[in-house]
Amino acid sequence: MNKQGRIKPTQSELEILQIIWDNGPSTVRFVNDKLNERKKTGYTTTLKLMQIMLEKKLLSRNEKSRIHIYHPGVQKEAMQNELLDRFMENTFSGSAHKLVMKALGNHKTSRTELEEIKKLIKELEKNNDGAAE
Amino acid sequence: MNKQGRIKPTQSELEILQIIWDNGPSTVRFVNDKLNERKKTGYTTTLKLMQIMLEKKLLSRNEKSRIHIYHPGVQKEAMQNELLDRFMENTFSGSAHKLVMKALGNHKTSRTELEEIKKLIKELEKNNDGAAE
DNA sequence: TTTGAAGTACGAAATAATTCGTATATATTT
DNA sequence: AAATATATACGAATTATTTCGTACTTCAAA
Repeated sequence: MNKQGRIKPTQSELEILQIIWDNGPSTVRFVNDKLNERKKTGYTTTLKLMQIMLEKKLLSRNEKSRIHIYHPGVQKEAMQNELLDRFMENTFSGSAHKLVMKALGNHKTSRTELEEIKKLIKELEKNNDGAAE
Repeated sequence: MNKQGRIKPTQSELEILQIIWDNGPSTVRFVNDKLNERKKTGYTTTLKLMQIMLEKKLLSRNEKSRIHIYHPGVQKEAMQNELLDRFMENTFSGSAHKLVMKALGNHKTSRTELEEIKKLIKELEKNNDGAAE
């Protein structure tokens, strides 16, 4: 029933997840160093956060060695989808359309990326023939 | 310098803003009733929240009558843009493209809406001729 | 084999956000 | 005019989140 979600990471927790998603299984030291590239954070602060995330199953860890290795406890894709849903609901009253219009309007998106989006739209139009108006 | 932003509404504050943006200037009573359509919330809780938002200039109010009328203190569009930026940064490492792909992929978007998006993309491609790849 | 550097555990302080009780004022109803 | 209903103000309790100090352990170097 828990699909894997329902646990919403806090802002700080999300930052840690990003680091582990993008760099693979990591030590507290590594995560803390990464964090410190952007903002001063004490080692034990990061440690504590990661321990809490462990309880929440946002992370898992390998304790074979004295130095623990933390793994993501949730899939990046799945979590992004959940967060996107929530954000879309909260901020754009659930309208993907409004969100997309703003996202594209306000930000430089490359040629290639626009092509990809067009391709996706074609797909949607195909698979979605007599759908909602 | 403050463009009008920099004040990030909390989750609860955003819910209140949505109600006032969408329904126009409102009383605490009205806002509280609206909130209660979705979740039980005490009257004084809503009141307090709105008073805090007043301090933060997220709302303004007309006190001519005993019953105060609260107005938005920030523009919906501007705030949505700010929140979108922040969200995109936090959750999609700043990539509008990834966000859009997911938003379109996961949600039913109507024909008409897709048309609008296509139109926007055409515009972007026009105005953006030799830009970033 | 001592010293110190690098880890983990964990309680608890500091902050932020939310919720609510109580006092008080003003209308409205009876 | 009393009683009742509806407002605002605001302190303070509660809950959530973040930060950090301290104790203890293990490994490595001197």
